[in-house]
Amino acid sequence: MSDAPTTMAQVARLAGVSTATVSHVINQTRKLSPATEARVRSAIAELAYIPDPSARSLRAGSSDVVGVAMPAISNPYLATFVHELEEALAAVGKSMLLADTHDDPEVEVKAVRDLIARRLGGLVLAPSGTPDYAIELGRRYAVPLVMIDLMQERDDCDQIVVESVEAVEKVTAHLIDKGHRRIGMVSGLPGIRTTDQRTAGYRLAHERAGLPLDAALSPSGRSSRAGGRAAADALLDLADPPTALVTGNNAMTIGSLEAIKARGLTVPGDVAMVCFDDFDWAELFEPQLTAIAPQVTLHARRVVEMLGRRTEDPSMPAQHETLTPKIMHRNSCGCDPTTAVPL
Amino acid sequence: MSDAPTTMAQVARLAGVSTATVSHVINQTRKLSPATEARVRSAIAELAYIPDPSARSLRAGSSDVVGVAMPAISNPYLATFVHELEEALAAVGKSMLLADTHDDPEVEVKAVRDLIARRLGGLVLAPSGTPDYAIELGRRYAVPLVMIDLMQERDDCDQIVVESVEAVEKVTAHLIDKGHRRIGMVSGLPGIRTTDQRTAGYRLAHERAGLPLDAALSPSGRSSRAGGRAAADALLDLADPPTALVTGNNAMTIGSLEAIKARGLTVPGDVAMVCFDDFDWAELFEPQLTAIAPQVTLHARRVVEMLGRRTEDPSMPAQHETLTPKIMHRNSCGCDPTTAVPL
DNA sequence: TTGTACGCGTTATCAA
DNA sequence: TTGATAACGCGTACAA
Repeated sequence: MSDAPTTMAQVARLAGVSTATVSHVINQTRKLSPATEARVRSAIAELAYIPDPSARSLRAGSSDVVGVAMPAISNPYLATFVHELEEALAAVGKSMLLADTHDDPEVEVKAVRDLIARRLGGLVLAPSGTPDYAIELGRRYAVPLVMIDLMQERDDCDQIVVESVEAVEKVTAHLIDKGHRRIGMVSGLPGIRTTDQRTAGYRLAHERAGLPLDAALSPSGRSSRAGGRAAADALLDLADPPTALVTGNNAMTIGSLEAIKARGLTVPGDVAMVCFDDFDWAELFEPQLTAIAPQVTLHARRVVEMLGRRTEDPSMPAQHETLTPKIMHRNSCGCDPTTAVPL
Repeated sequence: MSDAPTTMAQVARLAGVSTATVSHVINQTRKLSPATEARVRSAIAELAYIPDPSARSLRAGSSDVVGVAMPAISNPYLATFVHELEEALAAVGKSMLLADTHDDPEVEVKAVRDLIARRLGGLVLAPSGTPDYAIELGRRYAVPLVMIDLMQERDDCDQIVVESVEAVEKVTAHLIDKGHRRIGMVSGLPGIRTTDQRTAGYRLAHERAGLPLDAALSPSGRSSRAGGRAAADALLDLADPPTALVTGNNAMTIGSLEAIKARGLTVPGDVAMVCFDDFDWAELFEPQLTAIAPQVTLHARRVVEMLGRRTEDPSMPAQHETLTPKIMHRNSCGCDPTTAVPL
């Protein structure tokens, strides 16, 4: 019962051919007489032979596994993204090695080193801080690298990002239009790219409207539910609390709602809300969140395509793609979605 | 710049020792003079050497990567589980190779074959159908295997499952107690273990209450949002539609709500609801879903522990563990959570 | 049309 | 205290 795994040599022996022939049958890399090919195939079937990917990738210096390093899989948006990525990768015969960087640059470095050392067939990274080390390692190990959510003008890495500044500016301006003068921003730790982009949009809206910026109105914390809860708590405890909130990501949106609920306040009655990252169930529950919705499926597909192109031509110039998110105008901002205009 | 990856041989050369010595330094598997050890370490640092996992696992016949095959990562509950699993694995220095079986036994077979062929350090499987093939392959390749959501009396594989029959019975009985006589069950395709368990609980409650079972009241479909939508549509289109719904999983809950909303009906006013799988934001939105909540974090930890034990002692008898889910009594069943008793 | 034989980077066995 | 060297399973250049 407890046979060791079948090897190519065993298949070869059973089929009465050399291992080279077996290899060629498997990879369709040489014309063979139908007779031998048939013999080999039946031997493969009989022994339930499966090639050893370790040996393969040792030999080849790369593999069909794509590494994915994300700041937080628990974040519903990223979970969806990961799912879509898995699907898109599976469609081209690739597998996914998943690592969570916990939104921590140090953990990220470790994870990326680990992933790249595996001489993977690619790496998808949502970098927290400066990803120079990743770019260098990727080059060194010849691992195609695609950054998401980076949004930086650098010509030495492929990026596919979601436009954030304008989007956040737009929803913030909407709140201002509706008469809000003290708007809070619940966002992640500064220094992390996505956070900085979103905060920039928030500030931009204020500048354009000639509204003063109150530092107390944009506390920051970890991009987690707890972080969002804490930041929103701080905002609501202000002597002059905000009448509206902009949240920087999915997890923090939930945390903020928690803080609001805990005070017995309602949305949008007491506090209006607008958030980055959509929930796919958003229209089924009250309040229905007005949200900036990145196009996840598209994003994932583009990443896989990019990885493919980069793999084919490692020397092509770095590619940058920007995806424009949709804005889902619902009722948490205080509008009636049935009559409201698109933002 | 574009140096090839550093190999152990290069480190050995720079340090003026043999590869054997380098290997021993890395694995702490032999006492060496402090002097040589220091030389080796500095060579490793200077060349930024990282051992090649492919070579290692080729040599060792196993690796520190654990495969995870799930029916649908998009399912919020499983996404959380995957996340917790990643965390628990990372804590013991293991990585996660993720595959989505799309709730399809055929895809599952392919995925599991692929995963096991990699001579992984373990495999966590949520099987759709009969997992005999997986058990046999796992044994053959000496890959420790842990099944989740299987719930079957078989002594040839480790399982950690969430009790489902009693839990579903309980929430269904609650609906009956509240006066509902036509209760619909939205569940996955028959033949899939989790589905069958949950349907059994639904039936059991009816039997115990002496209520007749109407086959039209338990349509089934894919365990997806669309599947839930379709099944709920069918139920609500009935001449004598149900006044309450039990949903079999996370995704189908969302689909069912979609169907309800589309008809302008409300929960729990027009249709009461009770569902399997909790949402971590459930208390923040209306309706607040009364839900059966598996203890995800605990589940994930137990799986990793089990994997560890099995790895240490491959010959120990198969282990079975059953986790009891919590029932979160909220308002979608028609109760007032502030005064309601625990179920 | 097919086979031989080497090497990918490690680790473990043996020897020094 | 350390080194040579033979595997691990596969793909491919070279030969036949």
